[in-house]
Amino acid sequence: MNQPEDIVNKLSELGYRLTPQRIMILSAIENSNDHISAEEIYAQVMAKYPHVNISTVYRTLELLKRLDLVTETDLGGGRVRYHPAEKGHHHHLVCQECGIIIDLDESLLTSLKDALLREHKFIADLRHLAIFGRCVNCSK
Amino acid sequence: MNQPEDIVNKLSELGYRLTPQRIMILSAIENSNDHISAEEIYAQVMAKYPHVNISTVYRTLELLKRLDLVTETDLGGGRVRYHPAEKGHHHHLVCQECGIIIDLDESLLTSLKDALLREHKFIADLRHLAIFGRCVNCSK
DNA sequence: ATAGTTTCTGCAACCTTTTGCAATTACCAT
DNA sequence: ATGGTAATTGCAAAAGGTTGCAGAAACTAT
Ligand SMILES: [Mn+2]
Ligand SMILES: [Mn+2]
Ligand SMILES: [Zn+2]
Ligand SMILES: [Zn+2]
Repeated sequence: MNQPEDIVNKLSELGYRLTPQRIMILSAIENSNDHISAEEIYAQVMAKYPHVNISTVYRTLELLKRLDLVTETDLGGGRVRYHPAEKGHHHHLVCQECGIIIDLDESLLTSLKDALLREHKFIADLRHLAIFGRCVNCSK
Repeated sequence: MNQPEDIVNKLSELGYRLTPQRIMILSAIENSNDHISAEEIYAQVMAKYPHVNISTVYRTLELLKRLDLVTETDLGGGRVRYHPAEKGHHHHLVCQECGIIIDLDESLLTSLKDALLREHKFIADLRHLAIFGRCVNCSK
């Protein structure tokens, strides 16, 4: 259960510089209850630090992804959304017809993950997936 | 086993107009041996029909996706790739470290598809998936 | 063949995300 | 505290993809 502080320390231990931009971007992600977009992070940081540029937001997200601190997921709707990596390994079913998003437990993908490791020695990143298709209502 | 001609007929039966653009875009997709990008389709069509615009390529792809005639898959590398829907329901493992792409048989996802249908009555579109992670070499 | 209707296209503008580059800043050593 | 240096940032431009709109073209009926 990482706190924003722990992540900040981790960045610093790994040799990354602790800029005010990074710290504010991190806390925007950590304070968000669910999936947050780059634009939303940008707006939130800009409120306190108007000088920030959106390319810094994207570059920081790139870094946090590379360090496995956030997950990136396309839930449809034209912009990608981000999630602290430690906040529950769950998944989502996304209906392409009506847009409804159904939450899915991690366990439904464990056997797939195991099979990929066993049969292909491939370590699949299945921490926060979106699976597209049609929901009950839309498939009638 | 659809031929380009069958797809053309299907479009026409459904009330869509058979424009030269659509026909050329379709044959570019059908003649491609593996995954083709919008840019590649555009270049191929433009060679015979220089007047075409890339937004027509994207709009045609949108239509073909909606009719389940092509699948769209992000295999990494910055641009989405397209595939005739009937050409084998297989999948790909994509290594985020070295970029290698491993082919995967359809069967590995059937139990997931069944479980989603059983437990959530959700018809998942698992026809041509890309699963990201780390390959054997890169996970040592 | 012609005209009417509606779909489809090209174009331009836009949106989200990425990138090269020069200037700035965090960090380290003094 | 000060200066050196490498990482990081802002900015501007670009890349990939989408959208509104007015004109062009496919289909239908005559
Ligand atoms: Mn989630
Ligand atoms: Mn494929
Ligand atoms: Zn639905
Ligand atoms: Zn690899």
